[in-house]
Amino acid sequence: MLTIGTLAKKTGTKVQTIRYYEQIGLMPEPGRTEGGQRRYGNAELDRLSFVRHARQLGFSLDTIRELLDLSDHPGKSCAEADAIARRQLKQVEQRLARLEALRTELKRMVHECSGGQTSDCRVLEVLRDHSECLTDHEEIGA
Amino acid sequence: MLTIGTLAKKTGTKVQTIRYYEQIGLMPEPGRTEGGQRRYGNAELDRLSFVRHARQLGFSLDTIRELLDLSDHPGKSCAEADAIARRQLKQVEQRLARLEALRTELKRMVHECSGGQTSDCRVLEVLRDHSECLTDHEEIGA
DNA sequence: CTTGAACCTGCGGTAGTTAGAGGTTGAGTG
DNA sequence: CACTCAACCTCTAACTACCGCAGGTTCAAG
Repeated sequence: MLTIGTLAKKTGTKVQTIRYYEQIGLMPEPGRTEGGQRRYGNAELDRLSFVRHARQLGFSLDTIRELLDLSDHPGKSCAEADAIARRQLKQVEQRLARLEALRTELKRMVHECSGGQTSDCRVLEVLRDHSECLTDHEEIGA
Repeated sequence: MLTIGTLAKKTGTKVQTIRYYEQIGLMPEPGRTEGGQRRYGNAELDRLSFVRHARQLGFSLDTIRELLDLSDHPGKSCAEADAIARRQLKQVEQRLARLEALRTELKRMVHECSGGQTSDCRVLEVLRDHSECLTDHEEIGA
């Protein structure tokens, strides 16, 4: 039987976060001692490990709920879990593309800084200047 | 003289967001009409463009506040602005590395899903299994 | 002068935690 | 068996960076 603190240490979770997961129904209500303290078993340890691992992969708590639901019903088709993973992969790839663009622009900013006064500073200028960076809301020619 | 709605459109910002920026002191209190509606000039348009552009580059509002402070005092050294940009670049590169690792793992998950039952589903298994993925809180050999 | 789109304030909510106040429990030591 | 005190308990509020709604007012066009 594990205390909440032990469970927290084993999974790299804060104690408060575990209680939060319980509150939103992601973790089950565990057994309690006579004094009212939570006691966990291995099932809960596995479940929380799953949740944390999925969080590290960027899955939202809602998505994790779906995945847990799937693994609670082992007869169901795998296709759904696969679809969720694919969706997640797509999102990750989009974020990657965006971040790569940002890295390029930041590198340019850093390169162009010559160490002078802020009045000539390219870092600030680049941020002020929107023209090199047409964004969604701006129509070309408008 | 621009209304808040026009300013919003020109910068791709929600009206509420502009009011929020004003509330937290990132945007100045603008002039008002007799009836109490906000009216903006080009200075505010520039400032908001700066903010939005920096946000798109992943700068936090606090960091943007620093940058605005720097550009409000053009005598100061450029080094500070440069340092902020470098810090930001570092963070972006860390995020990129993390996301690339995630992509790899997600790709593996998707590849290994054979379309069977959830009981054999690799997607769920990979998420359950922590052993292939040593994390910070786990000491090696502990 | 009338219409109605755009404005106003203020409050509440979102995700995913984290922190703190103020009080109780329980395992280990003497 | 008493004592200690770290770890537990609940509840509330904060955090980031916004978004949305309700209920009421203003302003420019027709």
